[in-house]
Amino acid sequence: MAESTGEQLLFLTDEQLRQGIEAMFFAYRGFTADPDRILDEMAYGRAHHRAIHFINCAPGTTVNNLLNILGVTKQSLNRVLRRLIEDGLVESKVGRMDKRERHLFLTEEGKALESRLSDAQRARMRAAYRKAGPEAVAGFRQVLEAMMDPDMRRNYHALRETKT
Amino acid sequence: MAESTGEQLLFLTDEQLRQGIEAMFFAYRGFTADPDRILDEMAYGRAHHRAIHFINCAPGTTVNNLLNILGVTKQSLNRVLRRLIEDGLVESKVGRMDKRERHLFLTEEGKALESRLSDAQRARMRAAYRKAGPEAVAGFRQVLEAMMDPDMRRNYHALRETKT
DNA sequence: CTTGGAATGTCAACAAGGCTGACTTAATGT
DNA sequence: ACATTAAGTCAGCCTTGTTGACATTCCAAG
Repeated sequence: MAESTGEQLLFLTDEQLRQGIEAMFFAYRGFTADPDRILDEMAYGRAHHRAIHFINCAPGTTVNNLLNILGVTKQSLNRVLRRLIEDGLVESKVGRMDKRERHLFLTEEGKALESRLSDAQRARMRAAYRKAGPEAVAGFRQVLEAMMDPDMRRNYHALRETKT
Repeated sequence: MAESTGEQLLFLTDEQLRQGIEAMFFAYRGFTADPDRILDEMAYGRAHHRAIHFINCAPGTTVNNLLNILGVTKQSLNRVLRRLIEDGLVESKVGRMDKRERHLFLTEEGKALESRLSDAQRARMRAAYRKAGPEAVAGFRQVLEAMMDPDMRRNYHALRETKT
């Protein structure tokens, strides 16, 4: 029913849209601020965080797979991955079926860092959700999803379907 | 009234929060994708976009002011600003009251680029808003605001009050 | 079987854009 | 007169994106 009236009620001035744009900018900064502080301690960056996050939620994923999700070049990811492997946070296993592939897993140490980062980020998200209330949260998710590129939306949904 | 029932109804599992985190990640990518393409054409980056955006919506702002909003060092901003001035997109005028200050303005050419970037970004925002409906938009804005750091929230509100 | 091409991953080098630190210049305020 | 503030500059570092060249592995067509 929200949708049925939606089209008519939605008079969007450029000013309102600009507010949305700025809100997105400042909110994203808040969103990454807590993990960034933790990562700084051990001289990692956001790229390491992203890799750890997605390896954690899809253990055994291949490098190529991760590439598609993260949307960077394989060379860029490789640098990050190499350091995570050297530091013993990530393990890379040669594929049994296809020996060209490497399957990625977090070590215990890797999982520990993932938890620290995740907890920090979730805490802020939880606080924001509580402050805004459940209806706001539903709206938040709807708008975010509508804002994604179709390709990325596919990745986003794929992540929660393929709980292998 | 949403808030009154909010606290009780909000059972947030870690999985739900992780979905929110990922949605934020993918949505932000979509959010910047269109301007990024335009910026690429003329070998500018997001840093230039941010500078142009905030100079446009607070014309005559000082360098120091911009520094606080953007949250970068003056050396970093200066590199970006220098090129925008060289390229004739931004004009820097010595302050009349305080001659130490430089006040920043977009030139006609600067405004033209700002419009292109802004139009692209607004188009996506508008499409997402339409798709999600007005109630969702309200919720979206509430959650984003709750997610900002308090300092940044101040900046965010200051921007729409001081329409000098 | 072999050989050429596709897929996968690695190494090297470069650029953008963050950062720190040291310093200058000019204007202001005390 | 002197300390402070705003702005700019230079040098150098790091992360993280990019391309290009290359090695390895697999598979399929000749």
